[in-house]
Amino acid sequence: MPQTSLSISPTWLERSVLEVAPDLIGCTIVRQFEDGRQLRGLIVETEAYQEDDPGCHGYRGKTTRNAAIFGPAGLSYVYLIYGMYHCFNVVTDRDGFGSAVLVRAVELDGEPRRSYKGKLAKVGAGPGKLCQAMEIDMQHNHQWLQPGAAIWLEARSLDWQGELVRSTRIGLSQGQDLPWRWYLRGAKGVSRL
DNA sequence: CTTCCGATTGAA
DNA sequence: TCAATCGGAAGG
Repeated sequence: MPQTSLSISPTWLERSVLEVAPDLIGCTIVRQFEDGRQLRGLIVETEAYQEDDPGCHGYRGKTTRNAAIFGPAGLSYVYLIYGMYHCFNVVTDRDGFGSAVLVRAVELDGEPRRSYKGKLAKVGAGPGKLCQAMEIDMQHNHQWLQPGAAIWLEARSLDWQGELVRSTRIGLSQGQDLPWRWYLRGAKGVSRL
């Protein structure tokens, strides 16, 4: 019997965010629309955040906004940044411990309905642009990432291979020296090298 | 209540 | 280098 489901389980995500963040490179975000349309994005860039890190939204404890990252692994965490862009995260580690992987870039397999000003080349390259292209917003916050939902994750294909590059995170005013960003070497859609 | 500011982006 | 744009969080 061939493997029929590549979907990523909460158990697989129930590890340190520092392990999961690099492991998610090469995996796929599946965006399922109600009309049956589907968008798939290969994850090529991620960052790790956890509550003991000053760059993390959960650093000063649980609030209404960041509640999702304190929940169990397998939930989504979506937030609005600069009043105009959304960022998509995957909650990791044990329930009660604040941690999540920020997905910073994907390479889409199809054409998004909302191309970014017609520039398809850079669609999905950057956390804000990723959410624009995949039509992810606040209604997708604090949701289970499982097949049948609007968004879920699929594991790397069995023959996947790629080299990861590790570096510091982008856009932070605190915790900017921690090497908690990973991207796929040679990937077209990485937001920054 | 008022003020501050961000895990961004692209134009100047 | 800088403005757009706005809701959450912090401070008075």
